Parts: sequence; structure tokens; C-alpha cells
Amino acid sequence: MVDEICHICNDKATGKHYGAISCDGCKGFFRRSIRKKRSYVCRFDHNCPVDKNHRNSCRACRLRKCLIAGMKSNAIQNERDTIGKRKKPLESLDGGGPETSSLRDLSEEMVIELLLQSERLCQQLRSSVIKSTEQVSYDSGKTRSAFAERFRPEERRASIDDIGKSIRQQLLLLVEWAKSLPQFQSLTLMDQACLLKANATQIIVLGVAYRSVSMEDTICLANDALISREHAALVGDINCVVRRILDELVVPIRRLSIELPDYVALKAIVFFNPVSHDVTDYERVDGARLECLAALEKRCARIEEIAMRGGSRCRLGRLLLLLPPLQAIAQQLIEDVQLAAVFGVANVDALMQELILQDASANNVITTLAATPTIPIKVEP
Amino acid sequence: MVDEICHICNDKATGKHYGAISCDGCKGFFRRSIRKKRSYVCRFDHNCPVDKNHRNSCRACRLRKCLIAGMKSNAIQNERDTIGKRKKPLESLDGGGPETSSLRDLSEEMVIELLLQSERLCQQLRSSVIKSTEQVSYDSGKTRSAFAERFRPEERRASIDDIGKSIRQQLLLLVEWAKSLPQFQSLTLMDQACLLKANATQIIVLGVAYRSVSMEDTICLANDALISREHAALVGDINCVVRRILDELVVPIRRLSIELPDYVALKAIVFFNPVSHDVTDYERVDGARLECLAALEKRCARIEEIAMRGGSRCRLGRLLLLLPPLQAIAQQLIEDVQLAAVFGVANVDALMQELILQDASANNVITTLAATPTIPIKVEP
DNA sequence: TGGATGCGGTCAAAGGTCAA
DNA sequence: GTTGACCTTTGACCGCATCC
Repeated sequence: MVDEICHICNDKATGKHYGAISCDGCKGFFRRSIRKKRSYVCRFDHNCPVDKNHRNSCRACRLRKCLIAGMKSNAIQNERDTIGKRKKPLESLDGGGPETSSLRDLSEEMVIELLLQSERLCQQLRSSVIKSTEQVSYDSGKTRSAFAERFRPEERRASIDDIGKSIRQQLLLLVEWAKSLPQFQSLTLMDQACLLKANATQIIVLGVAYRSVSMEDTICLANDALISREHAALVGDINCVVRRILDELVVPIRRLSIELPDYVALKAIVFFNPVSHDVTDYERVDGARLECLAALEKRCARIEEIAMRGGSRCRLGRLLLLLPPLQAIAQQLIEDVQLAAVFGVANVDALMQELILQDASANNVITTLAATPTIPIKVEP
Repeated sequence: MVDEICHICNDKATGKHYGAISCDGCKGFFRRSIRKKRSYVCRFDHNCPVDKNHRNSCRACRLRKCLIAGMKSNAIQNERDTIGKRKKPLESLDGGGPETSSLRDLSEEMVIELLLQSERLCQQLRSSVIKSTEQVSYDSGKTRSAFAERFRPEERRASIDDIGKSIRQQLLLLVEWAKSLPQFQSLTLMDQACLLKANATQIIVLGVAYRSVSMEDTICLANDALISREHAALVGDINCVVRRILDELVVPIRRLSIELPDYVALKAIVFFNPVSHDVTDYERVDGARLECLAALEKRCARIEEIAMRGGSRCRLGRLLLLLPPLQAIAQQLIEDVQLAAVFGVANVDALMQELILQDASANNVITTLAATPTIPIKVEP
């Protein structure tokens, strides 16, 4: 035995189990979880420590680490005869049922897990982008330290320029995000471009809304610039969109206490819209959407089970009902940008032209898609 | 079990806990005390009696006896993840226990049942309206018998005028439909008007789509006039909307084999949109929506249960995912009507002005709402 | 034939739950 | 907030089959 440390919790390992070096505890935990088709929900931030002393504190994170460590659910065999007691009359199972279903359950966990990974990647990218382009132009006209900006919101008030900048930045991140998704990679380049064109604005608006849950009546742009409801009222053009984001998205999101896994699943569901304009492979896109939907459904069922009496009834439905307003707001934003472009107020670059204004004649994004990652992303004025 | 007496309080023991034979009470007491790092002070002489009847009289002496009996505080582990709900402690008597849930089940059934009644009422109204205004102007310019119209679709091709007429007709029916809903009746007149203004177009489009499931690449207007995809392509204005209704609504609806109960629930969910513009009583509207949502969820769960392996996975989610395209198409229709109105192509009456174009200054619908039914409704056996 | 490996299961003793 | 009867989960330990 070369490796004596459990790859999940660092306890003493007892050998390889289900594909990963692990201790008896993690072995038993994994078997029980798969057998009983359990799906857990993390009550914290999905990065709970999993070690010998804390491995029982969060089953969601423990199972996640089991999967990451390489445990395979199809290594779980069918129940055997009981050792000590009278055996049950065993039924012959037809058609390899249990293995298929345990595989599917597992992939539901994995779907969210993969989406979370893509999300973390993009959040890292975003942080580095914000740092590297710290000199965003605020209305104050002064440059503040990052500390002051973070803790004195009034100093982070967005200018018209910030709005354009944050959209451009988000578009670049969106492309990277999409490229990191396996379901996206399996599409043709044309279909990839169609999905991006058809759904970019919604994804951006959803991101803004989710980022703003902890703010008070204020939305937080991708570059951490802020727009309060009062501020928006002064800038007529964006007034309506900001107000609607706050009323129709941020408030309901807050009521539902949406967490990162909910957000990433919703985002993917919005993105993999099989009736996006000009998409040819309906089945594949719909398949991707259904995967995410099934994962979200499972997660919601689990949450409702735990928080029985809480106001978490119909969670899946209420999450999905965020999408019609999202669609409407994105449409309105597109129109605003269109107007701004016509009047020359906004600085519309090629990517915005293509993904926000959905210019059918533009096809630059395809070259971006085919290229190697465009990271590091730099957004110059 | 050799020793059945708790070494701390002489109650019946349930095994060895933390190193000492003990009862569940002393086990729990020790765990809580250590977890919360409690230190108690004896108010007497540090020799209080600790037995089944007096063990709660002095915590200090109880904890002392726990330690003397051999309980080890390092046997207390860290807090674990929360566990599922506890099974109800089987109420033996015929109290109100199970009825609560069956009552709720009943009300979920009832929600759909009431919606179906309203729907049937409107279908009757529609039939009588179609009959009484049989002279719809077809492109052919001739009047056909109802029989010929029904079975020779090419004869029922819609004119531009038909479109306007069917919209007007549907608006009238929509108001009657809404007025028949108990949840609607409980709102203020202003909120009622807001819901109608904000969601009328979506309801109409949804109705058209549902009515068209059994047609081939053709949508069926409220007055039974038809628009095929090819026909729409010739009439530029409506081309896009018709195409999108077919691709984004009719086809998915067909795939899901939606039935009337699904349709009426979806319709109500669209209608009771709590973030509709200017609605004041968010809670009440959201409550109505949640009722319908819960009913639909229950129905979908039943269907999936019955059709286990069928393609009916994620039915609720897939139904709700019809709504973002519905929202988008309705928005586009509104813009088309707006354009048509500006260019004088369409005949826009006051109700259309108010409910489709969402004219904020118009408030006629309120008088309609307050009045008795505006249509001679005949519902005889 | 026998030890190493990796499936399975068991059940004492941890945990948590929630009406009283 | 605390108690304790009652339930779930954990993991150390063991049996069995397979392979070298």
C-alpha cells in the first residue's frame, strides 16, 4: 500500500474503494449515498473543509469530494444477500435498471458541480480583470484605492462609460464561460455562435441581478460599479431597466434565497435554449437544458425536503418563473443599447454589435470560439 | 446488555455512551453541556441526589456524576450535517392528522377544477360569438357554411382584418375569464386592470398556440381563421410572430402533449404575475400564482409517476420554460401592432389601445370590470 | 494455498429531531 | 431555552470472491 491517506478526508486509508484511495468512513458514506440515491444540499458556500474531524459536517461537500477524488457510482454493486439473517426472496431485475439510475443520479450532482467549476473560473477571471483595469472612470473623476471603493459605495457610482465597459467585459467572460462547458463544446461552431447571440443579454442581466442580491436597492455591474435606483432615475435611458432588474429580479431572488448552485443552473438553462434563433441541433441543446433542469429539480426537491415548513414551496417553479421577466428586461436593454448606438451615446464595439444587437451579418465570434482561450482578458478603454 | 441501569441516575440505560453506561437523558445532557461549553454552579452542597426524578434539579451535580461515571468529553464529536425530517409519531386516534394533507390535495385538485370551469365558460362564449358573427371576412370574400369552413382550411385563411377582429374578441373574453376567477375578484380594481394590461397579449398568444397544436404548421386564430407558415411569409408584418409561435410554442407544446388542465394552469400562472407593472398587492397576486403553480406541480408529479420511464421527465420545468418565449413573442406582437397602428393599417379600438398597447392613460377597462358581464353569457344545460 | 485486494454487510455508538 | 424518547448515520470490523 503506497498511499495511506484518504484522498477525501486525509484520514488513514484502508485501500482503494470505488476508484479512490479512501478510508472506511468515506467508503461507507459513498456507498450509502449512491444506494439510497441521496442528493445533499450544502448550507454554506460549497467549499466546506472535509477532513477527519469535519467530514460529517456537510454531506454535500463530502460527496462532492468523493466524486472529485474519482469515486465511481457504477462501482457500487447491487445489494447482496443479508449475511446474518434470513434472506429475502430475490427478484430478478430486468434490464440493468439500478446501474443506469445510479449513474443518472450521479450525473445530476456532477452537472451542478461542473457548472460551479466554470463559474469559479469566470469569477477568477473577472477578479483579475477588475484588478488589472482598476482605473475605471467614476463620476467623481478621482481614482480611489480599492479599499475605499469597496467600502464607500457612493464612490463607485457608475458612469455611462462604465455600463458599456462592463457589458463588453461580461461578453468576453461569457464566451470563455460557454467554451468551458462540455455540452457547449459538442455543438457545431454555428450553433455555438447562435446560442451566444440569442442569449448573451439575458445571461448578463441575470449576472447583474444575482450579483446585486446583497445590495440595497442598487445594482452592481460586472466591474463593481454601482447604480442605485435614485441614480438611475436621473439617467433616463437606463432608468427603466434598472428599476425592473431591482423589482422583478433582485427582490424575488432575495426572497428565494438563491445560492450559487441555483444561479449557475438557471444560467445554463437560459443559455441552452433550444429554440434560439437559427439553432440547428435542437435535440442536443434541449438535451443540455434538460440535464441542467433535472439537476436543478433534484436540488430543489432536496431543499424542500430539508426546509419542510419554510417558505420554500414550489422552489423549482419559482426559480423558473424568474425567466420571463429576465427575457423581457433583456429585450428592453437591447432596445436601449440600440438607441444609444444610433445616437452615438454609447461606444459599441464589434462584440456588442454581434451579441447584444444580434447583428446577423457579423460572425466574428466564430473566430473567437475556434481560437484558444483569449485569457488573459484585457479591457482597455 | 448486561448492565441495564444508568450509572448516573439509575434510570434504564440504553447502552454505553461516551464511555459510561447511561440513559438517553444523561447522554443528551452530557452532549449538550460539552458542545455548548456550559459550566454549572451548584447552589447547594455539591452532593445533590441525582436520580430519575431529581436529575434535572442540579445541573452541576448531574454533570459531575457523568464525569465520575466515566463519560469522556473527547468522545463528543463535531456538529454534523442536518438530517432529514423525523417521521410523525403515529397518531393512533382519528384526529385531524391525515386530513390536513388530503385537504390540501383537494384544494390543489380544486384549483385546476375551477380554472377548467372558467375555461369552459369562455369556450362557450367564444363559440356563441363565432356563431353570432359568422360573417368574418375571409380572403375569398365569400361566406361559407360552418361545415365547409371547418373542413376546408384553405377557405379559412385569415385576412389582416381577421387578426384585429380575433384580438378584439379575445380581449373581451379575457376580461370575462379574469372576472370569473375568485383570486382575481379579491384584488382591487386598479390591480385587476394592471394584470390585464400587463399580461393580455401573452394570454392571447398562449391561447393561439394551444389552439394550434393539432394543425400542421398553421396557427388558428380565435375566430377559427387560419394562418399557415407559408401564408405568413407573404405577409411580412406578421411573418416573424407566426413563425415564432409555431417554432417556439406549438412544437414544444406538442412534444409535451399538453392537455387542457396544463394549459389552464399555465395561463393562470402567466396572468397572476406579481411583478406586473404598477401592481400594488404583490403578496396576493403571488399567492394566486403559487396556488396555480402548486396545482400544476402536483399534476406533473402524478403524470411522471404514472408514465415512469416515458419522456415525461421534468414536465413542470419544461412547461414553465415555455413562458420566456411566450413573453418574447408577446412583446414582438405588441410592437407589430404598434407599428400597424402608427401606419393606420390596423383598426385599433379602445380596448386594444389599452390592453395590447398598454396605454397608461386609458382606464376604460376599469369600468368594464366593475360592470356586469359585457357579453350575453348563456350557460344553460 | 495463501495473502492482498475490494466488493459486500453489520450494529454499537455516535449523531439529530422536536413535542412537551 | 432545555429535556429525553425516538430515529438516522457513521465507521470499525468482518465475510466472501477473485486474482496473482
